[in-house]
Amino acid sequence: MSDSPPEPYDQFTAIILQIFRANGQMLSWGDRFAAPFNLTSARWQMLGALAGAPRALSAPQLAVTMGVTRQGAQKQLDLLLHEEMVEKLANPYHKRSPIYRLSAAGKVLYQRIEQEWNQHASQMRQTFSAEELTTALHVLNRIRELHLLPEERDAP
Amino acid sequence: MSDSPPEPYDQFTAIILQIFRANGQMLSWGDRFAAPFNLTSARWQMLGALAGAPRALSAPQLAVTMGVTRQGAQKQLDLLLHEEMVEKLANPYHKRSPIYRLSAAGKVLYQRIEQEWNQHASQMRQTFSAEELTTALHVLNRIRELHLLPEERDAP
DNA sequence: GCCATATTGACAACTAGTTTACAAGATGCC
DNA sequence: GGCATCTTGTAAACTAGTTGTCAATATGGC
Repeated sequence: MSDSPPEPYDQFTAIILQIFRANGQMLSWGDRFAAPFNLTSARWQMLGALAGAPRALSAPQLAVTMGVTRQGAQKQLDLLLHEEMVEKLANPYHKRSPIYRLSAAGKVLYQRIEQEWNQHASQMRQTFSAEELTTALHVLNRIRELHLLPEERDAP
Repeated sequence: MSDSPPEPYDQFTAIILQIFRANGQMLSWGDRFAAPFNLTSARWQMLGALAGAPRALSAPQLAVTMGVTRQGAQKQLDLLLHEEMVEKLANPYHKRSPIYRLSAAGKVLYQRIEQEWNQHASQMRQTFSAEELTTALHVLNRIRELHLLPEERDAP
């Protein structure tokens, strides 16, 4: 709405701008979606990282899998710890660095929101053809790879 | 890297996650790209909104075109004012609400970064077919429309 | 085993954005 | 013209993330 660009943007630039807009939209939508579960988009994402981990992980390990800094991951972990959705365990391999996993309550909560999300996702999926989804996924992934910072680039 | 999801995500969920990742990547990349111009991604975006406006606009008007709150837009305007990239003018139609436009220095700066971006964009564009770009753009736009919040939804 | 180097936790300051609140100005309706 | 309502500027508190710093702890080469 109100986006009549003065010069016609090239398609690549248009996609980048749409990524920014879609990101903002999905975060706002996600905050609403997660609110009845007493979650925000950020805490939901951390729950997902914990739920998807094959074993309890340290804060820096979780940060890497989520693509954020260890300090950022730690903040969300501390919030979830305080709400007892996550438990902190001694790390047998590292005295200073505890490992984290979902608590029983955290598992229940994540399953509930995950189930509701899956219902939504399967509705959304029907809006698109498989080819469209595959192409969009490829383009997004390629754009990300093409914009890795020098220090992130070793096995792109 | 290290993204072997335990359960195979459906393609729709995968796209949403890729949008988050691509967004973060483009913001980091954009901060690097804009740094030699003494800009950040956020101030660059505001320069773009000012450059694209048909006339000087008030802070709330700029906020609407950028999809942020008026307070958020005001913060970036204040920073750009302080660096004299933007000028504040009296609004003939509204005594309390000044209007903003690029200063001469701001125009020069924006042209410089815009030119360098266009060079980059035309390189990137060659990585994809026109069909891929069109499809990706369509999917992103449709995802955004499908996730408008109730109060944003009147003429989707 | 020692020591240089890398990781980690804790904390502070910062960017970018949001929500909430309030007072001052505009606007529209009657 | 007066008055209720909306818009705007300004400020503070908050979310979510970043960078930078420091001391403590691991780790690896020798």
